[in-house]
Amino acid sequence: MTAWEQQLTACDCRITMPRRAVMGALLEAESPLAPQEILDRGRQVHTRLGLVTVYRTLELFLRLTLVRRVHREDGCQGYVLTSPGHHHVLLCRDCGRAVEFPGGDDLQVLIQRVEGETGYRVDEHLLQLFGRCTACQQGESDA
Amino acid sequence: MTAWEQQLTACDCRITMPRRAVMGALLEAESPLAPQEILDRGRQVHTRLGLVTVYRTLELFLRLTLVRRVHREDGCQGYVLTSPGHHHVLLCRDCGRAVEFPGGDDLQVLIQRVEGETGYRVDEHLLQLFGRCTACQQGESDA
DNA sequence: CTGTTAATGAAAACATTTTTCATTAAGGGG
DNA sequence: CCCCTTAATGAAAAATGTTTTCATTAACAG
Ligand SMILES: [Mn+2]
Ligand SMILES: [Mn+2]
Ligand SMILES: [Zn+2]
Ligand SMILES: [Zn+2]
Repeated sequence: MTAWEQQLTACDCRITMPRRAVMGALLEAESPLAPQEILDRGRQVHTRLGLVTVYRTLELFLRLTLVRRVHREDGCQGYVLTSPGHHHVLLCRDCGRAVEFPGGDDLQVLIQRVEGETGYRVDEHLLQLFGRCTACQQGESDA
Repeated sequence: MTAWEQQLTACDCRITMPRRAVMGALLEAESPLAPQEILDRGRQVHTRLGLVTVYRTLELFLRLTLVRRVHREDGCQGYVLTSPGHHHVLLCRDCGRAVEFPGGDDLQVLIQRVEGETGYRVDEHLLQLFGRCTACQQGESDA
């Protein structure tokens, strides 16, 4: 039994074919997937999979922090698997490939400065980096 | 003629009542507004304002960097006015109030580390902080 | 195996965003 | 100051994305 299946069991959730199909799609993805894309890929594993179940499964996976929502300039419909711990996402703007990097207390100095200036108490942050992956840098050195 | 009106003129765009209404709504807002909210408030200035025009105007304002899109956990439908220069948004999770803070090269060390580790070339970032504003901290000290 | 009930999925409702196209009005030229 | 051109607008409809409803299915404890 895999780690995510144990996690489902631990919170009294059932391990179902639709959930396996969604997880399978995410495991094989190299970039964030939208719900519709997860449906398309998931149906290769479980033909009867429905879009509603994809949404519900993503909601569950989000709650268990198995997946993370990825924000793009135009929308936030991308989902990627989460590594355990504090991470952030780095996206290639050309091919969409996403990698995670660990987020330490790199922002602590900044956050404390902002807290002092604004009076706000900061308890959460959203950080995503955008750029070009190695392959896409070579592909279009000047384009 | 205000600064944003000059900017419209400079790019051969017309200064219209609908655009004034949208800008007016954003100027008076203290938190990010969704298109529908902008419509509601804008109609107090220009009764005939339509939702389609709100979307088109936001698109224009985004292109001119007069407004910025605000991302939240569940969606990205919020728009706030942009100050000139490199800024980030800090949102109160209770009342929604948004403030901007200047973004310097606070992330440069982090970005260079990530570039080294991943091989990506980073050229853009999305950073938003979430927390509680002064008022909301006092209102619910323990709640 | 069987029974309980969480989970599913088709359909419909709902919400958001975009397209279409006839009409309006901004603002430059006369 | 008034036309004229055409960018801009907005009602309606289409397209897209998300949530609700509810009868049916299947996970899994016993
Ligand atoms: Mn972090
Ligand atoms: Mn910055
Ligand atoms: Zn790439
Ligand atoms: Zn507040």
